[in-house]
Amino acid sequence: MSHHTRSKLPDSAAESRDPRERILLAAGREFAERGYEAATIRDICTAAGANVAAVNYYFGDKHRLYIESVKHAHEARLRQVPQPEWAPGTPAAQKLRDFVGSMLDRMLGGDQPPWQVRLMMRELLQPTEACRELVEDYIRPHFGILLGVLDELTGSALPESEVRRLGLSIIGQCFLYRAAGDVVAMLVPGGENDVYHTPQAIADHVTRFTLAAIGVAEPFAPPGLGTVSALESPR
Amino acid sequence: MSHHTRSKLPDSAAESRDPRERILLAAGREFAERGYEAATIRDICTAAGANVAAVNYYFGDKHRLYIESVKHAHEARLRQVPQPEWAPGTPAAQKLRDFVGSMLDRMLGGDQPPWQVRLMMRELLQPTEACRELVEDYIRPHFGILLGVLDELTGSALPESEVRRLGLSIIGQCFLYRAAGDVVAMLVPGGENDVYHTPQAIADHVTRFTLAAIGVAEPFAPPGLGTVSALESPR
DNA sequence: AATCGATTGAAACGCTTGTTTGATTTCCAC
DNA sequence: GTGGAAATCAAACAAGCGTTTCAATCGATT
Repeated sequence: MSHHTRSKLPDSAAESRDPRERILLAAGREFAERGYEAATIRDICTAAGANVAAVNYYFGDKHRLYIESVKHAHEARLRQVPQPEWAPGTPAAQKLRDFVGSMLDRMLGGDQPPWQVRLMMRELLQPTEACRELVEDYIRPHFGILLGVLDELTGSALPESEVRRLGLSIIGQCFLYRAAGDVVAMLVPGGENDVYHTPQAIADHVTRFTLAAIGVAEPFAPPGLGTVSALESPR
Repeated sequence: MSHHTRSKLPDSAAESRDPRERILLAAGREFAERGYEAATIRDICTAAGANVAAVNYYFGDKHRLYIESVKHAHEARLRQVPQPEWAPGTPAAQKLRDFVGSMLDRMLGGDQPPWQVRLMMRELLQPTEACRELVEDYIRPHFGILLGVLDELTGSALPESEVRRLGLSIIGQCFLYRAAGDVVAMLVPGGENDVYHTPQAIADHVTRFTLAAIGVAEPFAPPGLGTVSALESPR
């Protein structure tokens, strides 16, 4: 019997038997897609195969459901995307490329854009209570790793505030493609977006751009233009 | 009499006598602050000193009011922030610094963060119908100017697709501070944000970072680390 | 002053929302 | 089995939403 009752449950591979979990999942998807205000409890419960009263029974109200769903998505995401680890002796430039690549994979989602990222992105862009926790548990550790790589890359010659700005420059470059991807696609001629703006291609560009700025890779433009002090000369 | 009726109108200096204009303004502010779903017609009309029926009278429904308010904010913003123009002979590096500086001033808003930018940002992050127009009239021309500067800066040696990626790298760096400014502030130690992340300081950093990557300014790290080909050598 | 379209106003409409109710079913220890 | 708590359900609740109505008012033209 337990065999039979189990076999009818995996409707959609990820669905849980626990209704609380099912609601949390459906809520995450709905909040990610439509935003807090536009997502309705009825839609969420329909998607979760639960009664509308279940939300109040398990979570109290809509707002607490939202907070819980953000945490839940964030924990699930943490579980499936482990922190990058490198064998000792790995060149710093390689670490940077790995870091940027995995960040972009996580953001743009390899095959399909994961709704968890969309949900977290909403929190970053318009923080609520769940944001601080998200930053401390998820963003800051990753950011710390990036700063470590950059410090290594620059031979620890830069003050921390400057290393931090370098890190933000890197994140910003990647962030644009995730947060404003539709606009980016509008700005490039049709078709080129698919070729030049894949996660790998972007990662290559961002890494090369950063390494060149730091000075451990060749600059983009052929040298010899002699405009190093151009900023000072007013004409 | 006309004197008396006029004198009571300038409640808030920017308020117009035209109710259509007043509603457009209040709607923009409300939509920018709360988002489309959370903003209510009643609040908008109260703020505009108009009746709720006025929205339907002038705009038909909420959705068309939103579209119109986005366009209105965008046009107002275009009027007060003219395209940068340079005297012939201005060094390209100077143009870049000017461009980045004015973009950041526009985004982060000099004295106070303008609600128009917030409204446009919402459109970029989650495009609706108003977005295409916004991109064509506002974003693309500015982007074109940036590409021109970059092309000049690199001596026209790079293919257009690569120049475009350089441009996106610059925009991305600035974009982060506007779109995820709250999170950035959380990531830096208290107080440092006010010092290191002013529009001017960011503009200086982004410009220096970009010029270094292109190769017309000194790189960040002192040379001599000998890691130019670090990517290839696994040690 | 009278007229008529344009504009404004207060009130209500129908609908959807989040939330609650109270009865019903399920589950499990005894 | 049986009792009793836990969980589920259909139904209804009050409140808020966008929208509509229609009478009152304004303002320019005749």
